[in-house]
Amino acid sequence: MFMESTDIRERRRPGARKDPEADRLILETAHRLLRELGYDRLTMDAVAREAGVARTTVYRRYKDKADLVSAAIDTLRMPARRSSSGDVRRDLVAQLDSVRRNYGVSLAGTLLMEEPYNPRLLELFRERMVTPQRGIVAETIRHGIERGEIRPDVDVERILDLLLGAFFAAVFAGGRPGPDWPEAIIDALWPALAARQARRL
Amino acid sequence: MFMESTDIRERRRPGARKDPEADRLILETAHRLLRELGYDRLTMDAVAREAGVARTTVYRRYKDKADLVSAAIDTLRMPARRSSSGDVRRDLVAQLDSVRRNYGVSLAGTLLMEEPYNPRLLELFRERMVTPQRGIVAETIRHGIERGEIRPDVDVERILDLLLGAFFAAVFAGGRPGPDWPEAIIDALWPALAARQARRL
DNA sequence: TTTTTACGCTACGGTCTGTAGCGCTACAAA
DNA sequence: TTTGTAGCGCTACAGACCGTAGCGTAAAAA
Repeated sequence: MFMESTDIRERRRPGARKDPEADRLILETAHRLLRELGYDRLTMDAVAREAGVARTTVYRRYKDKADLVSAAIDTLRMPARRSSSGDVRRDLVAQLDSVRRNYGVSLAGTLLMEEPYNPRLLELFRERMVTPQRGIVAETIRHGIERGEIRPDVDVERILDLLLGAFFAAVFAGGRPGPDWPEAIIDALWPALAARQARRL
Repeated sequence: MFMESTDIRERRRPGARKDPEADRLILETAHRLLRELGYDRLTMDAVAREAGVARTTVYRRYKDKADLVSAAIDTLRMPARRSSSGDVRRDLVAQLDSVRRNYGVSLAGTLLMEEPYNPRLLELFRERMVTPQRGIVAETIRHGIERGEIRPDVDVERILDLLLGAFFAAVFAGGRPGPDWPEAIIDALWPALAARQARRL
C-alpha cells in the first residue's frame, strides 16, 4: 500500500490565503495609474494607497516596480476593432482616429525610455499593444488589396510605419492633433495606396 | 546736476566672479548626459561630479533641474544639412537616414513625458530640434515642387508627419531600424509625392 | 581694510525604492 | 486542540535623488 500523504495533487499549504480582493485592487490600480502617469511617475506608494492596502502587501505579490508594471501591461488589451465598413479608406481613417483619441503617449514613451534598463516592459507592450495594433491595420490593407481598392504591391510594414508613426510626429510637432487630422493623413498618403490613380477634384 | 552714481552702465559688483570654466563644464556635461540618458535619468549629482564641481555650484547657476536642462536644450542645434544633390528623392532618403542614425529617442521621449509638468522643456526642444528638422525636409519638398519632381498639391505638413513619424513607429515596433529602412520608406511613400505617375518595374 | 560674492563642504528634510522585522490573524496539519 | 505556516498592516531602515541652508575660505571690488 502507498501512503496517501505523497499524493500528487498539490496539498494546500497551511497559513492564510492572499486576499483575492487585494490582488484585484492592486492590479486595477496599477493599470489605471500606468495609463495616467506612465512608468516613471507611477509610485508603489500611490498604488498601495489608492488600492487601500499596505505598501508591503504590494511587494508580497510583485518583487519590484518593474514586476508590477509587467503584470499591469499584461492586462492591456487592444480592442479588436474589426472595422469592415466596406470602404477601406474609411476604415483606415477610423483606425487612425482611434489611435489619435486613445493612444497613451505617457505610457508608450516611458516604456521606450525604460528599454535599456527593463527591456521586458517594452517587449510586453509590443506584444499586447503594438503588434495587435499593426495587425488590425495590416488586415484592413490586405482586405483592400483583395478587393482591388489598394495596389497589390504595397510594402505593408512600411505603410504601417508611415501611418501609425504619423501620430507621434504630430504630437511632437504640436500636441495631440485634432479630429480632422486622420482624414488629412489618409488623403496625403492615399496615392501611395490606391490601386487606380484617381484624379484629384 | 545729476549724480554720477546713477550711471546707466552697470557698475561691476564686488566679490568673486563665477568661474567661466565651471560654466562651460557644467553646461557641456549636462548636454552630454541629457543626450545619453534623457531627462529623468540625468541627475544633478552626476552633472556636478562629472563636471568636477560641487553640487551647490550647479545650483548657484540654475535654480533647479528643469532650469539646467532648459539651458542644455538651448545649446542643441540641428545641423542644417542643406542637401541639394539635385535629386529630391535621394535628398529625402538622406534626411530620413540622418534621423535614423542620430535621433535621440531617450531625450525626445522623456521631454514628451515631462510636458504636463515642465511644458517649457518640450517647447524649447520643438524650437531647437523639431521645427528646424521639419523645416529642412519641407524645404526639400518645396524645392522638388518647383522643379516639377513633386506634385504641387501635396499637404506638406502631413507629409512631414508621415515621413518623420515613421521612424518612431519603426522604433516602437522593433527597435532602431536598419540602413535599408529609409529607402524603403521613401519607396512606399513615393507615389504620394511623385508628380508623374511612374509605372513600377 | 571692509564688504560682497563664489566655492567646496556638510547637513538637512522630503520623496521614492526595496528590505526586514514586529504583532496579529487566518488556515491547515498533526 | 495544538502547532506551524503564511498573509496583513505597521514601523523602521538604507540608499538614491532633489532642493535648501549655513559654514569657512578665497577672490574681487569699494
